[in-house]
Amino acid sequence: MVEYDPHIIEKKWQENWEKSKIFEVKEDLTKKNLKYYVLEMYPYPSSELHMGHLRNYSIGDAFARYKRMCGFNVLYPMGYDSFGLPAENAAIDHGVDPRKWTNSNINAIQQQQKRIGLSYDWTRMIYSHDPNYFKWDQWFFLKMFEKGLAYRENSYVNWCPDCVTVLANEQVQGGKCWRCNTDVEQKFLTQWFLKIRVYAEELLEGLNIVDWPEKVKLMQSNWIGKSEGSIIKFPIEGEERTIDIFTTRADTLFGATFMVFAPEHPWIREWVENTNYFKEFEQFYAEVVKQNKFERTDLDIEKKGMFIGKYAINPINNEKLPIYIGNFVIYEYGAGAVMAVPAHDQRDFEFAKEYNIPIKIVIQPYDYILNPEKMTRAYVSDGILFNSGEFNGMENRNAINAITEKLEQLEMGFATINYKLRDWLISRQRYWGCPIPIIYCESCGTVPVAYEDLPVKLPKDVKFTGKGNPLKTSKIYANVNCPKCNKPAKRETDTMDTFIDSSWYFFRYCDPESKDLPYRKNLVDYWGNVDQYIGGIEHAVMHLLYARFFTKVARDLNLHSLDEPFQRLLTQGMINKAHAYCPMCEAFAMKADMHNKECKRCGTKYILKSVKMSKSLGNTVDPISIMDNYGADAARFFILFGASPKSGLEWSDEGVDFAFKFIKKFFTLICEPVDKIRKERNIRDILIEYYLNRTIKSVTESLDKIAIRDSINEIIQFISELNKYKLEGVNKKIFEICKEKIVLLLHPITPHISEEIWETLGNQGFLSLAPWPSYNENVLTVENDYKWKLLNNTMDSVNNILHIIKITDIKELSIIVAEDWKYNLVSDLLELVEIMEDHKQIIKEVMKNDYYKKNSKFISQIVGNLLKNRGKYVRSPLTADEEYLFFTEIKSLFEKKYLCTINILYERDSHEKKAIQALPGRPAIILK
RNA sequence: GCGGGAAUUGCCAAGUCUGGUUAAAGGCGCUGGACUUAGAAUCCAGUCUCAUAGGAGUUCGGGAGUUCAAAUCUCCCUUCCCGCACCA
Repeated sequence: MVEYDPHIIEKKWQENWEKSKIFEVKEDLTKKNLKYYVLEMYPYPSSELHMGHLRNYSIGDAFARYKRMCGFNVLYPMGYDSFGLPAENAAIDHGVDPRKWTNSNINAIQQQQKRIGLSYDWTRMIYSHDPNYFKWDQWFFLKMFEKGLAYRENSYVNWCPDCVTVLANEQVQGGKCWRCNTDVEQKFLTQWFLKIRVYAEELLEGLNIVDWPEKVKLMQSNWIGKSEGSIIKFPIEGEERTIDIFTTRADTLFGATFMVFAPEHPWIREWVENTNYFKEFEQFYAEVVKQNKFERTDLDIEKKGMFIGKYAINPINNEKLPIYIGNFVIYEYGAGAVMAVPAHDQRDFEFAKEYNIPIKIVIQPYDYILNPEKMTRAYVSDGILFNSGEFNGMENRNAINAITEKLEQLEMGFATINYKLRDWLISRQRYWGCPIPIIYCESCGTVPVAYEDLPVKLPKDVKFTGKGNPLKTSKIYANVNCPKCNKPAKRETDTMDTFIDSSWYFFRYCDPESKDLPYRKNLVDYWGNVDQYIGGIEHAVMHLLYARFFTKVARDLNLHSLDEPFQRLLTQGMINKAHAYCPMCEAFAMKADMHNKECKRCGTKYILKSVKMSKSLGNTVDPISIMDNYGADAARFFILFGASPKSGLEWSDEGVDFAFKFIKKFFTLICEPVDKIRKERNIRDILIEYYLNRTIKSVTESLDKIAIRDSINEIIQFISELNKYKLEGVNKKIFEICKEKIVLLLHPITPHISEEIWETLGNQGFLSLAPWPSYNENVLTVENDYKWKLLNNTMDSVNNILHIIKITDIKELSIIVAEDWKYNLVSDLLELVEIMEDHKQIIKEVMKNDYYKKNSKFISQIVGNLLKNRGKYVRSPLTADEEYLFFTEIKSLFEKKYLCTINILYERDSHEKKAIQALPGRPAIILK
């Protein structure tokens, strides 16, 4: 007997696969509809594989293998998002070369990935810091610059003091840096932006054509933040210019009683200079800029403001509106100013109360009258217009359009659409990223690097001090000659956001060696778009939005014909593990305290609570050590069986144990010879064949939905049945078929052991390339299904009775099949119940049949039960004789199991009182 | 505040769309038994309550309803998780 040794088997097959290059794919333009692109999100090459990776790749690989077996030409590549801060921080902290550091990490992670047995086409491997790759980042940038999609602007931007660089809006989450969780500050800087806003509408529309989780679509749609409203022009008293503000509530225009500007608005300083307000303004301004944008917009923060002595004019009624500045108005949003309607907006209401500004009601509720003196909060619901001139009496919803139209006539406003989405800030003040290919010349201005001079490479003569952008320390990098006039000029020293790298990498995989263009159109049009994308939810609005934007820009550059990059998206869940938790402090124990029994602070006993695996808590499990102990197949099996891909996975050591045992058991089942082999084919063979086909069907259906856990569940149950079947003695041919099919079914989950068994079974060629099993619909009959259940139910019943009567030693088991007339009865009753509901009426009807009369008591009982629960009664597909025959066929199973004499009888041949209980599909059972 | 998701028998978790075959799959854990010197492994049985004949009772966060029939449909409530947040 061969022992299952995962290490030998796994190494063997990983080498065989590599040697035979079986996962390397070529586009096959004749099989356009049979291509399938499976992709996991571009990973950052940290040196150590963690559980999240293992999960991500196991899901992707299982699915890719499944699709390959189904006959698809599967593109399944891997590469590394290798630019980014960790390398640079390592350079700062330990003086290592970021390039070397990153390369060695890639090497390390790749070795670890290979141990999992992933079926990647490694010939397509790419990485971001490869000049042949980032050259095309720069190429894209220049194309966008030409089209006016890349521009440079001064503005307040998000600054992470820990990462020492600016961040895009998407990368600030709850006021903190998405990477390091540091509070983000505001800085006024000149930076490069990409005009993602141009595509706002299309980015929103495109969500309708992708198969993504609703949650992710919703998050993107909220982020894009489309709102329909109006631009209203408020003239400034004593000036020509107007302040053009956006509002969704044009219906409340008559209720505006003041305006609020952001303190940073440039007009404010003009207005207050040389006035009495100046001193107070300076003070206020200084205070406000100290707060960051997130503090300012925090709901709990006090709304502060001041009047600045200036007025705007309400264009609809020419009323004078005092202009205030307020900390809660953000300069970058809209016009940096708002019209304030205290009666119908809570924020404005509070501000007006604070500064004694009049409150004017312009919408009255349907069922009562508002009194401005007594209002304690703003009325924000719908109602009828009031105090609004010619619009009085109108429903406020309709008034939005009516008032906007009026403004259009007055040329003081128009309907418009506003998006919350901001342009993408891509400048980063860091070294380890893709250089922005721009040169600043005193006479020629902003000059793009020529295409033939790409790539602009990173210089090596830099110092990593941890202060300022290292690129500025290079003597050769920044000082260049202007490409236009050849005079000395300065190179842009910022690099690009690394999210640029991941915005088009999935196209590069289709043509990783492309020389003249980022990728060739026919190849991307063949492979694209990604059919199944798998990754974490954390990129719902960062990478996934940027990549969609790039896809549309590239399409408009005629690089491909695709509108959306990722057709189907799976966001995998987190991996959690129980960890010490203090219910009093509502906090998890830190790494150092995790082995204590009680909370250090309050002395409360720790309880165990599930939490995301993290290094800081110290509840991580190293996937490599799991693979060392149990092998990659067991690790994969556990991680795929532990939870459905999209839900959180609770790590448990017992779970891995189970996976390992299961695989060993499976190995034994297939490889150990059978004791008893039959030539003839009996009912047991028919049933196992039925169950096999049922299993193939449901596993296939589950895998199509990437319900991998469900498919494994089905496999486990089948293998348990197959084990029983093997012990009972098998029909050789049927057993061979079962073994072959189950190995095929298990292959996407545990590829190594299944390849090994496939070979042991004497098959030629790789299981990895074998066709997915089909199932025989003809075997999946109602009759077989019924028999399968009848067998199992009967055995359950016997067990049940045994359990109750507590007899350990039975001598005789009688299975008594119901009389023929009972089969007719159930079928008659089921018909009757359709047309009448009354117990008496039904009995009366049934008793018309003389034969039934003899058994009136029994029938009355049955009718009662049946009326109580119709669904429990089904018309049997078998006749009494067929059922009798079935039991005689499976008689030996009962003999083996209960080791006693088995009698199969018809009801009429039994003298037992209980025989009357026999029903179709539910024989009477008597134990002695 | 707005929006989304969830709550199932010790734990994890199916089932909910399409009501009935559901006291509710499967796994873990636990209990008993077989095997064994013992343990491990393996196998069998049990695991809501009661029950010496397959029964009965009470269950799927709580409450109300629809139905012959509800974990599943409708309404209300509670709790938890997540996203956005003075969005003009």
